[in-house]
Amino acid sequence: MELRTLRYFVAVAEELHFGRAAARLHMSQPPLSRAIRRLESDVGASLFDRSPAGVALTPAGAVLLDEARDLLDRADRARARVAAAAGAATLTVGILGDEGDGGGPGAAALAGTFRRRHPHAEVRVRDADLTDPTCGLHAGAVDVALTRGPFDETGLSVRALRTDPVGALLRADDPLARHGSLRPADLADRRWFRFPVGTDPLWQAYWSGGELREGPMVRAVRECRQAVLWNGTVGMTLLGHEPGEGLVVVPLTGLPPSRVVVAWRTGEANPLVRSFVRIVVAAYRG
Amino acid sequence: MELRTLRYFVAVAEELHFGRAAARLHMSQPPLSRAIRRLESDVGASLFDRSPAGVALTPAGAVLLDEARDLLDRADRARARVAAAAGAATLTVGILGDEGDGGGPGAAALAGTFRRRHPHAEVRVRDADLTDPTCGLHAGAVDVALTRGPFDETGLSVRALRTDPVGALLRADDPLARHGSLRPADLADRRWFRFPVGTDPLWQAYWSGGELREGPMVRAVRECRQAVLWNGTVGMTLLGHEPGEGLVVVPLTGLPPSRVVVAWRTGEANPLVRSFVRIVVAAYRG
DNA sequence: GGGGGCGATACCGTACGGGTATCGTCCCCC
DNA sequence: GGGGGACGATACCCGTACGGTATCGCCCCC
Repeated sequence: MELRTLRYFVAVAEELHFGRAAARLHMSQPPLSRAIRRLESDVGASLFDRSPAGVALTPAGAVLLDEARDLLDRADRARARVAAAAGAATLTVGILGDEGDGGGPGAAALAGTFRRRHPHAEVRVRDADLTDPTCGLHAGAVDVALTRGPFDETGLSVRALRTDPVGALLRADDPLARHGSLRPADLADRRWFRFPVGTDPLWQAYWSGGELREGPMVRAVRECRQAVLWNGTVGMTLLGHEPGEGLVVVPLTGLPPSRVVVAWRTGEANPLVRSFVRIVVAAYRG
Repeated sequence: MELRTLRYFVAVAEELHFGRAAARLHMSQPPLSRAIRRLESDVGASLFDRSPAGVALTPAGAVLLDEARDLLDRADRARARVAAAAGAATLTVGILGDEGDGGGPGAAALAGTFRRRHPHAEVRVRDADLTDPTCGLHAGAVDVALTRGPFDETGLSVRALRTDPVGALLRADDPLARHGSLRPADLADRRWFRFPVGTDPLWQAYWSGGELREGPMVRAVRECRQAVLWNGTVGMTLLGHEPGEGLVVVPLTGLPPSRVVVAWRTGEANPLVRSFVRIVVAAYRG
C-alpha cells in the first residue's frame, strides 16, 4: 500500500471509471487496472464492484477512500513542514548562454517544473558565456550546470543528455560552403576564432577544430557569427540551427559529436541538485 | 515520498546507523543509502548529517521523523479499518495431502505468512487425497490449491513453482530395483496401482506410467507404499524422498517431470487468492 | 602506519510499473 | 437478432529502479 497506489485508487474512486481515471493520471488503463487489483489483494478486500453497468465502491472501498484522502493530505503537509524546517534553500543553475540548447526543453521549463516540486526553494539561473562551459561549477558559482561538452570533468559528475553533430560555420560566399561535408583538414589553412586565455583547454581545442589557432577572440555565439561574417575566419557550430544571414553550416566529419550534459560537483551536499538532475534527465528523455 | 521509503527513513533515524538500520530492514546497506539520498532530493532537504563521528538528524529530518511515524501509523490503521469494513473474509487453501511437497516451504509456513499479512482473514487448509489433484478447485470446495500436476486446467490459472523428477517405486527385492534408471517400457508387464473412478484422467494417466492398468486402487501415498510392498505392483513417486522400509525408488526417464503448481479459478473475485499466490510464489523463489 | 568500521560508489540481475495490442462481454441500436 | 461500440481484463514487451555483491574512500584508533 504505497502512496502512489493510493493516488491511483482515489482517482478511480472519484471517477468511478477506469478509463477516465487513467486519463486523469496521465497513464493508460491497463496498468491502472492492475495496480488496483494488486491493491485489493494487498489490503485483502475488494474495493470496487465491477459490474457491466459500471464501477461502484464496495463498503471497504468507501472506507479506504476516506483513509486514502487523509493519508495523501497528510503526506503533502508533511512535505511542506519538512521543507519549512529545512529553512531557505537555494539552487543556482548555470546554463550556457545565448544559444543554449535549441532542441532541449529549455531552462525556463525546467526551472518551472523544479519550482513546482520545491515551492519553498529559490532557483537562480545564471547564464554563462562561452568562456566557461561549466558555468562556474568548478569555482562554486553554480550548483549544477546544464551545458555542453567537452570540458574538464575532474571533481564533477556528469550525465549525458543528448549528442549533437557539429558543422563548420562559413560565409555563404566561401568556396567551401558548397561542399556537402568537410573534414577538419579541409580547413587547415583557415583562421579559427578562439576564446580568451584561461578558457578550459578541452573546450578551446574542440571548438577550434582540433587545435588552437590564431583568430579573433569571441565570448558569445553572436560574436562567433560576426567574426565569421567579417573576415575569413571559420568556426564550429551545431547542425540544425539557422546559422543566420549570410552564413552557412557544413557538416564536419571525423569529430566526436558535442554532448549536452548536466553536471554537478561530485558529492554535492545540496539535495536540490540531485532533484534538479532527475528533472532534467526526465525532461530530455520524454 | 512513498511509504516504503518512509519506513526506511524511520529505521535509519532510530538507529542513527545505516548498517544497523539495513539489518533491521532485512536488506543490505547500499540500497538503503541510496533510498535515503533519493528521499532527501525528493523532499528537497538534507535529513541526516553524515559526519565521520556518526549520523545525526538535521532539523528537517527530525520533523520528517515525526511526520513519517504518524503517516505509517495511520496507514496501518487504515488497512485495519478497510479489513474490518470488508467483513469476514475467508480463504480456503487446498493442499495435496499426506506427502504434500517435501522440498517446498510447507503449508504451515505459508499459512503463517498469509495470516500475518491478513490478520482479519480466516484461512482454512484442506488436505486432499490423491483422488483429486485440484483439491476441489473445480468443484468450488477450495479457493486456491497448492498441488502437483498434471490435471485438467480448463477454467483455472496456474503458476508453476518447481519441477521434480520422478521415479518408479519398487520393492527392494524386485529384480529391477538394482537398475540405475528405468523407462516406462521396462515396466510394461507390471501391474500399477490406480485411482478411484472419476479421478482426473490426465492425473491418472501420468501416475500410472502412461496408461491405465489393472492394479490395486489407492487414495493416499501410504496406500501406494502398501500396495507396492504387498504384491508385485509398481508405482511412481518423487525422487529424493525416503521411500520407506523395504522399498526402492529408481529414476524414470522419458517422462515429463512433475510440476508443483499453485492454481486458482480464473477470474476469481476473492482478492485474498491473489495475495496468497504472491506469497507462495515468493516463498518458492526465495 | 596499518587495520577496522562505515558510508558511498560501481556494477549487475530481476521484477515491477509503464506502454501497446487484443480479447471478452455486455449493452444498445438498427 | 446480429453488428458495433464501450469498457475492463489479459497478453506481451520494455525500461527503470530497486534489490543484491564487490569495492572504494575516508576517518579513527591502536
